[in-house]
Amino acid sequence: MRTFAFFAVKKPVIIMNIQENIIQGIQLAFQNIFNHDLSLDQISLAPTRKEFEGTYTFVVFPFLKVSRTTPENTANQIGEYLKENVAEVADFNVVKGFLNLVLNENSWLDIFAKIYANPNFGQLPANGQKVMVEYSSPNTNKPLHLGHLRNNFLGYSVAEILKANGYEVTKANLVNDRGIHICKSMVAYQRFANGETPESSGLKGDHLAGKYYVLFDQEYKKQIKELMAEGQTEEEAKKNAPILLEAQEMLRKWEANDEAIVSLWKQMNGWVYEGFDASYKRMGVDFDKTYYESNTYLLGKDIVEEGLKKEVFFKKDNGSVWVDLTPEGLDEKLVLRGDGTSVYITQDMGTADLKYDDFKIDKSVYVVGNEQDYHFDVLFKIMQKLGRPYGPGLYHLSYGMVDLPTGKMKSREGTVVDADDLMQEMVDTAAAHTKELGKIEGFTPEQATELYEILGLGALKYFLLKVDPKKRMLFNPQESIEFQGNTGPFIQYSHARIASILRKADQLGVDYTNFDGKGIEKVEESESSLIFLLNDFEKKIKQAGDDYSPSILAQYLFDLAKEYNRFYADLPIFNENDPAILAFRVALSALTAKTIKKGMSLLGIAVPERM
RNA sequence: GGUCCGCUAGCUCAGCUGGAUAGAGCAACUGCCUUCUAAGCAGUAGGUCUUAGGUUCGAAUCCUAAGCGGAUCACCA
Repeated sequence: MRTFAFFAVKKPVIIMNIQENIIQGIQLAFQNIFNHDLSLDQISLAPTRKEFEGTYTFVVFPFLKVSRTTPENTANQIGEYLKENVAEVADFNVVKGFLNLVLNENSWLDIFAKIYANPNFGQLPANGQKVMVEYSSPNTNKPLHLGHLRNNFLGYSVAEILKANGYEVTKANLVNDRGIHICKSMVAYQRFANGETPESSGLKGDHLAGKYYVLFDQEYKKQIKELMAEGQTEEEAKKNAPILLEAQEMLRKWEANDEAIVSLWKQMNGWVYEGFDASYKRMGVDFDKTYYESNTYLLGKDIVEEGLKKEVFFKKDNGSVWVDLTPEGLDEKLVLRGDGTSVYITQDMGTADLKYDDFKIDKSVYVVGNEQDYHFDVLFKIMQKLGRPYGPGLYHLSYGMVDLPTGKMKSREGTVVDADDLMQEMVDTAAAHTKELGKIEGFTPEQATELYEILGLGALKYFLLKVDPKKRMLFNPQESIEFQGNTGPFIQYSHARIASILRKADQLGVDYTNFDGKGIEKVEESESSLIFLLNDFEKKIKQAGDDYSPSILAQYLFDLAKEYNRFYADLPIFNENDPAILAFRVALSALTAKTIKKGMSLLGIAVPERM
């Protein structure tokens, strides 16, 4: 249902779609030549492979039953028809069952001129739908690490991509600020810190909390060893370690609103938030709404009641409440403990309702690692069974782990790549690299610093976003992230190159802003290839939105930058004598720069004017 | 063991709603800075698309099975 509405709104804006014109032409060709009605969605065009002449290729094999003749005949007849009746088709050639269509020069110029004149290129019109993207969702007992970077960059980018697709987007952060893990940091702080503060230690607040989380684990392990030496089994020792009991006691006190504990909790969380804010700022991500689990952890119990009434849930003898998802191919799953307390999914059910009550969202995206696939599978099935209006719009954007060559990252054991460290390292590398290339002449120190920041973070974000989110990825800290090839800086460089051209064009007084496609006789191959790609931009935005996949855009932007660099090496601009062609090439450059800038902004990556 | 995910060049990845001779980047090698930024461009070399069956005019892509790797299957979050 939603898809249809979406199309209806979207159609008028597609400025001119030659692809659709050709497809309609093919439909007519089948009616006229073979006396057969095909629906439009049965017909599809593919880009022609580089080694053949043409732009679009129509594969006729599937239609031989209709045409009742050889592939060559079928293709030739359709080709003739299109050449006669479709304005954009200048010529065609047939290779076996492949009909390659050559577009005429004017259609290239028309496409270009229309995109060029569109101030909203890259922004699809509002579709009237609201979506929430929940991402980041940190624990407040330790600093952010590499895995969080992937999460944050993904979440931010998907939110921006959905905006470009016409959604009204709310970015949400669900902060896990309570629970036993927080108490662990707090216990260790009480024991070992001697009142240390971020100010006194010079540590960022989140790193300070993380330090005590690690200390807790060290002490815990030590106590387990001691208990085992006294004859306890490992299992017993893990349960009986005094420091763990202390943390559990602290959690009970916290839940009972013990003044001293709550005040320590507030103090430490405050430090952590200051630290997170700094990290988020550097990452360039933000949120419209923050939920705290300390406020939401009791939610969901009324939903359990509702579910029991609706017989979606059932009660076992000990009073615990379950949902039976075996008909859906899952298991029975606990939704409320026998003692009436919540589990993870209880509170997630409550939060789902809360989000809907707050924002009346049509869709809700959860950016959470794939180790929680099962949890979200269960959660969504429950909400759908309960008949929630937003049920069909729930989506788990499940991404793979970022692995290190040494294995899985564990905060407790300190085997993590810290987010702040990594960002700093990337910026330092960018600085060293830029200086080595001698590219900072004429930069003030402030401008240089800004550039390093743009390049370092651009490299990092692109590195994490260019890979399909659902795939796990390997990060080797020894091999530094590249600045050449399929990288953020490569695309940023292409933009800076064009910016330089535009500065020069302005200096020379070239009028390219009003270019309308007139006065050009011939469109070169590297120009039409570029126009072809530019014409694809909105299609890629749509696809990236439908698939929740920034990697589609990343790949596209790399292709676009590469195509531009080919054009740049191929054809002169300011040495071109014909002023119309000169203006055309500057305009083409300007549109490419605009597209790169817009596309990169959807990845959360800034783009420099000079580098 | 059940369920889910992945496996494409030495490495990192595209391609997966079936279409032509499977593409990029890195690393290696060869050219190109007295024309607009060489973080670039052009080229060489590198592949039994994990394996075995199947579906069909056609399979990296769809189906089945196996292998390898990972995740998950808590009255943890």
